[in-house]
Amino acid sequence: MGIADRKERDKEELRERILVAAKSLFLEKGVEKTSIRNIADRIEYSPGIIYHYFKDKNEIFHALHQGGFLQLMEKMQVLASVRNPMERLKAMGSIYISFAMENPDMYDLMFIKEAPLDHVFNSEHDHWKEGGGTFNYLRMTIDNCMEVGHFKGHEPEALSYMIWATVHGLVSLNIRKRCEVVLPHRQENIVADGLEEFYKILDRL
Amino acid sequence: MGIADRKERDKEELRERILVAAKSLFLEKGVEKTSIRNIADRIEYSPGIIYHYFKDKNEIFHALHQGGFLQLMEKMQVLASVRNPMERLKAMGSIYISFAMENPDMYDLMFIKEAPLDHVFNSEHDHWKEGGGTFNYLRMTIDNCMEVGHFKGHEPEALSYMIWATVHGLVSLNIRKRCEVVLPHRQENIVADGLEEFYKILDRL
DNA sequence: AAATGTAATTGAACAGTGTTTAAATTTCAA
DNA sequence: TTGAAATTTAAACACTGTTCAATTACATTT
Repeated sequence: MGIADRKERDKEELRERILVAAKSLFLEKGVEKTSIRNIADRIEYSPGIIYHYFKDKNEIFHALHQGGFLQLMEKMQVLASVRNPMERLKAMGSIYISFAMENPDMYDLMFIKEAPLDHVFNSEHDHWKEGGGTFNYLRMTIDNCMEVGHFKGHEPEALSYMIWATVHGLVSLNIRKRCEVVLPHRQENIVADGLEEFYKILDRL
Repeated sequence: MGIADRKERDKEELRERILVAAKSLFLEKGVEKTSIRNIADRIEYSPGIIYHYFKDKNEIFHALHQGGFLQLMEKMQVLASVRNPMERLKAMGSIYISFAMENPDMYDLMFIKEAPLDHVFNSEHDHWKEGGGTFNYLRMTIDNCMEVGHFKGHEPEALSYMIWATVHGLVSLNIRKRCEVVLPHRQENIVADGLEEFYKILDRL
């Protein structure tokens, strides 16, 4: 059955080539401004071929979207070695933010863009599996913090959401260029500075 | 000069009609999916006419964008009557969030969408005038809070950004449907609940 | 009232888009 | 070598933002 196998691999390889081309184009010029023809040009095939590998443009987006979460989860691995739960929580915030700042377009795809997410969520009623994993890890870390006496009087689910919202807010305002309202000489480091203010607060809870 | 005046008014009226049509279409189906032809259809003119009133589609977006900030600033007026700066800060957060939840598409246009913002910022080098106003008011409120002894050890500019990021994060994750990761029965009120957790924290600072 | 000049408006055209589909080509087992 | 199956293509469809020459409408002047 070696031949069937090779054909399988060839098919898989072309699918991969489409994804690589789509990713670089999406990150280069944005999802909306990347056309199917652009992608086809880059892999030197005709536009039609793409529809044999993906239902539509959204499905390409979705595939890349999933890849982004794998990347983020991988970065999060180091957290296992941080014993103190409060330190772990802060390290998690730093990893989240550095991922976002190092891969702003991918972050955009994962957490800000709206375009094809009906597809992501509604399909398979699996409640946005990729995002759920990281959120649950945050939630567990908050639980651990509470077990050792932090966050007294707080409600863990809503608190987790609030903390996520804070780090997301810090990076997403920056990515979408709403930082121009802060003093010009503070703009360059405003995300890190804002995170530091947040840590000052966490240290008191 | 009555005739020239009337023509002036007519011109202004058609401009307004374009904006009204564009706004309802943008909020109905999104900016990207609204075409110039859609707008022209709704006002019963030919597509070309729109380019006599606006340079391009971005300029229409920009005009609506400005309108949104007027709306928000108007809602903020009541804050003048809140004497206690810490209460004023919290009231500001509540107004911000209720504005966002009541006008999610307008909020999207103002703070989340990226599309035509190069235009908004780069033109006139005026540092995003509309957004700057509300941020400065937040910044002033933080200063007032510090004057009466709150936020000791904090840096006001970065703290203001962090607080804005938190409320923005709360609403923008919700608007872009990233809330499906929280427990299903908590989803409906997660923005309000998250805000409450934030207030619990502010009360201790 | 008729002619003129100007501003408003149109509709066709251009170059692009996502997607579908019939046809052509290639591949490969029998 | 043949014939069927899989792969790939090119053309078409209906859309997009934008431009622009031509037309229409109309206030002003003669």
